[in-house]
Amino acid sequence: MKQYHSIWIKLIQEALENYAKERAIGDLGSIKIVAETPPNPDMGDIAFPMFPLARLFKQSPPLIAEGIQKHLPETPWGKTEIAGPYLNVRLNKFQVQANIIEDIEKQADQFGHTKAFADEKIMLEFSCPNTNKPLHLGHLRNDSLGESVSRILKANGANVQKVNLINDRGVHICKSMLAYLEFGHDSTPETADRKSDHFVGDYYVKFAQWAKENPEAEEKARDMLRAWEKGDSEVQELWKKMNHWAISGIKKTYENTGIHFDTYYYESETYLSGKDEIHRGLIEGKFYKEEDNSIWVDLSDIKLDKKVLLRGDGTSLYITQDIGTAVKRHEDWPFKRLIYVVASEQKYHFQVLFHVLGLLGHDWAKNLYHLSYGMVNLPEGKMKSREGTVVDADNLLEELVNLAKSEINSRERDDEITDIDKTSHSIALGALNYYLLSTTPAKDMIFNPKESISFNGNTGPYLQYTGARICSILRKFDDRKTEFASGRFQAELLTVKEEWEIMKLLASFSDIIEQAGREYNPSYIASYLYDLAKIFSRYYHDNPILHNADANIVVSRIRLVKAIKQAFEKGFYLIGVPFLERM
RNA sequence: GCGUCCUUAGCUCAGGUGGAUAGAGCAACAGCCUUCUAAGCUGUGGGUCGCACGUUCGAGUCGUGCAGGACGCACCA
Repeated sequence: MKQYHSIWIKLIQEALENYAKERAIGDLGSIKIVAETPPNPDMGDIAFPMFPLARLFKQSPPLIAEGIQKHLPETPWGKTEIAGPYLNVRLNKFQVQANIIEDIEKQADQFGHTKAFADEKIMLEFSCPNTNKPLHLGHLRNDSLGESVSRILKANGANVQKVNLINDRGVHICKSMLAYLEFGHDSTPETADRKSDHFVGDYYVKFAQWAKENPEAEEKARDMLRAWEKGDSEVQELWKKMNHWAISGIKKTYENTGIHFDTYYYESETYLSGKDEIHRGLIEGKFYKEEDNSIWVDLSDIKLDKKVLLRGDGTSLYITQDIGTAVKRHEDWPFKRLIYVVASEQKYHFQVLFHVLGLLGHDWAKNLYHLSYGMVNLPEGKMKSREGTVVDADNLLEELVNLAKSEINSRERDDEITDIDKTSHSIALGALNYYLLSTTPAKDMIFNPKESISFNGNTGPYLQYTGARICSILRKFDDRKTEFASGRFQAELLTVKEEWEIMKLLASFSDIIEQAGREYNPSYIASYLYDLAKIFSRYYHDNPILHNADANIVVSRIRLVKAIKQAFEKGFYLIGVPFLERM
């Protein structure tokens, strides 16, 4: 809609200037005309509030509206009318409708794309799992967000590189290794018939139980970490074996949830990097050394405390490694900006990290961004690993798939749906991704499994259902093509109120994609699609598309329906909801 | 104690740059399947937008203070 807004802002601006001249007002100052949308479509398509002009013109807003209206030229773009203190525009529906449909068809699979981030190199880090246990619900929000934001940025013209950092070292990894040595008896995921990351996770759980009765277990884990760092070959062998199990299992989950990465970084390969950077900073006087040789940064100039960057014994910390990794990434692929998708609990860490990178003289540090998202809680409260209330990602997905399957079966649509497994998997993904992405990232959210698997109301499956019905209509149209062969598209035949509402929504699609991109917020796409689905459902409930004697009307409506399908296909993709031809 | 974020209907959430009567879904109740998929559509009820000041012609939206909640403030990651 932006283009139509601009046209009218320009027209109003000129009329305003002429009116000002007439009233002998020389300088309009900083007054800018703003375009808004009236609360009710019956009032018009664009609204211009006159309040801000009242003081300068020493007139009431309705009088100013009248004055401006008199100075407006005739235009093919529509008409104005005064509604109290507002000057409202009613667009020339038929011309605009024809324009919109043509535009959409021309854009084809690029529909809604913008140049907001044209050719900008953006690196996006997300997921970053530990290799001691399988993914849980919290990871799913992270993955969903990361994948969706990357797609949205690409639709805004960016060149995106998706990176993962596997946390494959540390004392927590040693814990599952230790428990495996103690209780594993050389079993494998194959012999135990267990998905390999769950297999590893089982030993992590066993360690916790074991450590409860054997306090020395914790110390043993630290010993093992030291052995690992020294390169002890037995420990390394075991580490490689178990990491392979964990990572291949996790990758299987990515595959099942439609998550992809361009590059994998491994903490075991990056954790030593960053030390040189810290030493350089010390020499350059940016940091200081304590008596025990540890290196610190003073953050009082950004109103934070001081922070240790390197241990006294020279070993690396979380932040040491993150500094090194960021520098290496910029060398590997010189990004314009780097976005970290990480939970809000790490806000402080990123504040420090970005500041320190700036101190080290990296000018790109100002373009680092922490896309922080809130916790995922359950209706019963927080997920707690100790109490076993953590929702496992694979189990949740399986539960959703089974629910979708029984839903399909109960509808007896087996003849329509050839591959029930594939379809129910797509519905499960649609339910999950839509649920996770329709809440603003910054907010904590409550994940209600029952609600997410209910397919009524504002859900992914509802969107998919609407899309599938559109496909069904289009298939039936194709079957009866000869019947409608004489029909021609005429925008003048699209006179139903909902048709115009849908047109305006379609014309706003790129505005929404741009906003979602600029704010790194997929929820705009989710609610846009819901609005579109809702209004379309109402429209075709009341207005037969194929059951119409006038072939021109059928053809015209079909063109509209096809445009809606384009918006759905693109929008669904952007938020990870599979588009289904049948369901 | 200090810092950051959050608070909108019984529940879960929307509410671009301040603007015309604050919106959905779930739950409850009442209608609609000889017609393009009823996973749908329509209607009813439900709100001092945490509280109080302030800025403004105008505040759910901006500012300050207070209350409640979450998360941080490790030589963990």
